Amino acid sequence: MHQTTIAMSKCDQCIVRQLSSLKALNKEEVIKLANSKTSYKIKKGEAIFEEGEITNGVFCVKDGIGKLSKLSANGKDQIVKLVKSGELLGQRSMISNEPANLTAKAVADMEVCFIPKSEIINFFNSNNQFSLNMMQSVCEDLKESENEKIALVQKTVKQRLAETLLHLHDEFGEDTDKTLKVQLTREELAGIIGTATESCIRLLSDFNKLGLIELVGKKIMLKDVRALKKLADN
Amino acid sequence: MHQTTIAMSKCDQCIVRQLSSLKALNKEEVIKLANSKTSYKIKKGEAIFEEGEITNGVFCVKDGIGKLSKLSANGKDQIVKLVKSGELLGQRSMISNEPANLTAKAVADMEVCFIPKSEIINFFNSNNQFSLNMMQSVCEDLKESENEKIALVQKTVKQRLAETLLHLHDEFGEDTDKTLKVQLTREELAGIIGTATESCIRLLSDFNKLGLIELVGKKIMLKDVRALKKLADN
DNA sequence: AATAGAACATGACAATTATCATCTTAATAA
DNA sequence: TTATTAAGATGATAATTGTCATGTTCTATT
Repeated sequence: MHQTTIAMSKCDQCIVRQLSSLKALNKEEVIKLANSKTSYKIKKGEAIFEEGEITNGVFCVKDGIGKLSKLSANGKDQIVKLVKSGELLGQRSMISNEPANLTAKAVADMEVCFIPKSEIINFFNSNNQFSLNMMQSVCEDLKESENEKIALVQKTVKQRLAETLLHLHDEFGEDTDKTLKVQLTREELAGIIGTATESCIRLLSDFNKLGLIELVGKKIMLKDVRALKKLADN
Repeated sequence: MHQTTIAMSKCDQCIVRQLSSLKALNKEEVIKLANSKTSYKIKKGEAIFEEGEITNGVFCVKDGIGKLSKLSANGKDQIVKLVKSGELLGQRSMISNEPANLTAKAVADMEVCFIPKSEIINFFNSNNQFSLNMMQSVCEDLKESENEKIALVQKTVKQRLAETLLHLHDEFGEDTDKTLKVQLTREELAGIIGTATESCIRLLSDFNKLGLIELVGKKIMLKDVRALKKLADN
């Protein structure tokens, strides 16, 4: 009994509960959630689930940053989406009743909770707002994916890099030293914009020389946001 | 009363009702649907809705073929998705409560029905299976979009053309003369695979010389499906 | 501190793809 | 039917991007 109360209060105050579809859950449902969830810690580089795996539930990202990606035949890892604290992972596969289409790995140490599918289905059936929230979340992903698809074709690698840097800045913010908070390797960054690692490095180097960014070791500081925006949009 | 019966039977037997999320509707709901829908005919080249428009409902594609696309700054039209008879259009914008992100135009003469948002919301609230169906349909779109995004980066234009031809063949079938049923201009085909029209034409010409396809006027006949598959996957 | 391995960086070059120009053929309107 | 325009086709060329090779700088581990 005491246990339940603690678990509930934990889920109740959790950032995922505040930001994701789960915000529609009522107190009673949150208690059920707290009792059925499992927590995990995932270290940088480790996988949460791999392409083809049957996940049978969703993962809540409590802390850290993850990437959803797909390995190509030539060994390159195309990153489809980054997820941060407050977001859900694996919704699509669960809803479609399919094995995961993408691999989820930690880009920075993560804390996640697993909610079994049966629980989610119960929420679907009993809570209309929850269904609607989740539907909207998938719709949001769809819109983003479509727009990125278009950008991938209509913009040059240079434009996409500028765009991605701005996006990372917007979404994840900056450290105290003004550099981007998400620390991706050049290879990962290349995997987001869809280019060769060397091309990515070269362009970063160009941006640096042009004063658009500053390279502080492996970290990246945006120096001229306005110019980056202009470059991305042009 | 007689009117209602006719309308109902029309919606009841409609292909959209059989293939889309609407299949979850019961008789009573189909009657309501039939009373609230409006039918349109759209000629090849005309728009159903344009990017930025508030649609306030979904369109059912009864007949014909449509394209969802976005115009780029340099005047090129990137095609995101083709829709055919039996599918719904504009679900995402409606669910997200946003203006259309893409423009929908007829590639071949179309017949569509418009279902107002209020009606869909009613179905959402009263029919759980309908919600689930629609969610799965959006999920399906998301998966496809993500996979296409990956293909766009990881495959060459040649591979993407082969893949797209096979896809068009699978999805739309062939005419009596064995050519592809969807008749797209070279420009539209280029807009799907995300390349310049000239590049698309050149590759079609190459495929023709290699015996992979045959160009019958403006129409395309697949001659060596196996080789096309190999090319697309390689 | 020494060493190994990963990540980063850059040059040289090749391959892919876009752009511009021109021409032919097909479709459409006067 | 003829004129006009759109669609298709192809060459020449330039720009973009990828690949391979090589070197440097980090980082972690012993």
